[in-house]
Amino acid sequence: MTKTPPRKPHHHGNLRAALIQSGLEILAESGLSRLTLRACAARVGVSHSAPAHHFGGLPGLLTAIAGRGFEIFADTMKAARRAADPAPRAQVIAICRGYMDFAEAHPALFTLMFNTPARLAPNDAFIAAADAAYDVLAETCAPLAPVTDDPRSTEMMVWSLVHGLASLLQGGRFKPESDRMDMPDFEAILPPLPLRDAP
Amino acid sequence: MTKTPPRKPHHHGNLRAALIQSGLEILAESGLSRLTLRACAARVGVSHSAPAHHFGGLPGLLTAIAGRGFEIFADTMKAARRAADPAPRAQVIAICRGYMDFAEAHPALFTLMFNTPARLAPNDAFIAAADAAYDVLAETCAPLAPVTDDPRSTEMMVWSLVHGLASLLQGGRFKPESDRMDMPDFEAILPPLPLRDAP
DNA sequence: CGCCCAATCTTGACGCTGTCAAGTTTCGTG
DNA sequence: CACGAAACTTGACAGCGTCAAGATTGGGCG
Repeated sequence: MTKTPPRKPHHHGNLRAALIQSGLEILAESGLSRLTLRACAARVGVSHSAPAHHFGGLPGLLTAIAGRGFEIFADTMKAARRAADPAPRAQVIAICRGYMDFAEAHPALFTLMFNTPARLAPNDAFIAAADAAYDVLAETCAPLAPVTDDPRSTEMMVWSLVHGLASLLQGGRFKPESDRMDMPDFEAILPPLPLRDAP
Repeated sequence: MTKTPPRKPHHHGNLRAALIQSGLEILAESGLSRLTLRACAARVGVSHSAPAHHFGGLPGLLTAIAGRGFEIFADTMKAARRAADPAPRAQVIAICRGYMDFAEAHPALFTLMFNTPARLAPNDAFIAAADAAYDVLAETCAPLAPVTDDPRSTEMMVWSLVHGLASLLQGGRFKPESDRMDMPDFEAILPPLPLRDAP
């Protein structure tokens, strides 16, 4: 065992982080279908099987990239919340705005994070990152009264609503038959929800 | 041109439908990752490139299977609606119940239909099937007053909510930290929504 | 100071995939 | 009956993930 655990690896300077970064770039530039072990390796300039060594295989690499995505995701929601009116309801709306912004800005990453569970191999770090993102939403919903008996019902409702809207918009599933329906906004839907300040 | 368009093809009896059926079976048995042109061909007993000839390639086959999925999806929702109380609100709840049931009964197919847009190549038949499924939900929501100025706001809200809930449950994204939270039900969330009969 | 071992990364191979070009079989029609 | 088109097969190719084996590097210990 070395006493300087991941300080200065042998050949490449922190290849692991570089591979995750290259994966995020490939995702943004070319989409999920091009996110491959060999493409990540080539972009960083290492051999085709170096990524598998660090991440155990493709699912491991995708999981690491998705975990980094949840960090960015949580940061996006926090930034939106920070910039908003501090009233509880406005804070929730701001979180949802951040949610939608992230999905729109990083569609392929969003898909990897939420829509490809079979391709991921969740580990402790991934679960921690995903939970941290959920906590941002949950703590923002906390000041609002639950809409049912379940104390978690408000966060579940808000999360389901915003996640479903983001997913369906991204999938292009909303029919553009109506004239002015090109970009429905969650703010047209969220305000009428039965969200109340806790007594 | 033959005058009997798709009646009795040359070698195999309607290979196209057989390939779609085999795809549905593979999806149910082995998941999306095993749904491949060659696996579908082998299950039906034709050569490895017969599917590509009929569907133009993998995206074409996946689109045809997803389109069939939307037909089953619409049927599931209609059956649930038919069996429910005819009051408008109960009808909407029944639709959502059918929605959740479909997602739970056919998780891989549900993922293919909604969560892998990059792997599909929508054509007229696919769009028609997806729109028909949407129409089931839209017409059920019609008797309810819109929650905002937009007449489509109710269906968008209901659809986003139930789709988000189904997706997140399927992805296992809800933290099971709470004790009794193993199977949250949309009925705990939908009733408090501001759905009202139209005046 | 020098060795040694473990971690890092490379090389080469394997089977599987989708795609394509070319050939073969089959059937409807003129 | 023969021709042509449609349906399907055959064979090949590059790219993919994975694995085994080898080369390279660098830090800790004698």
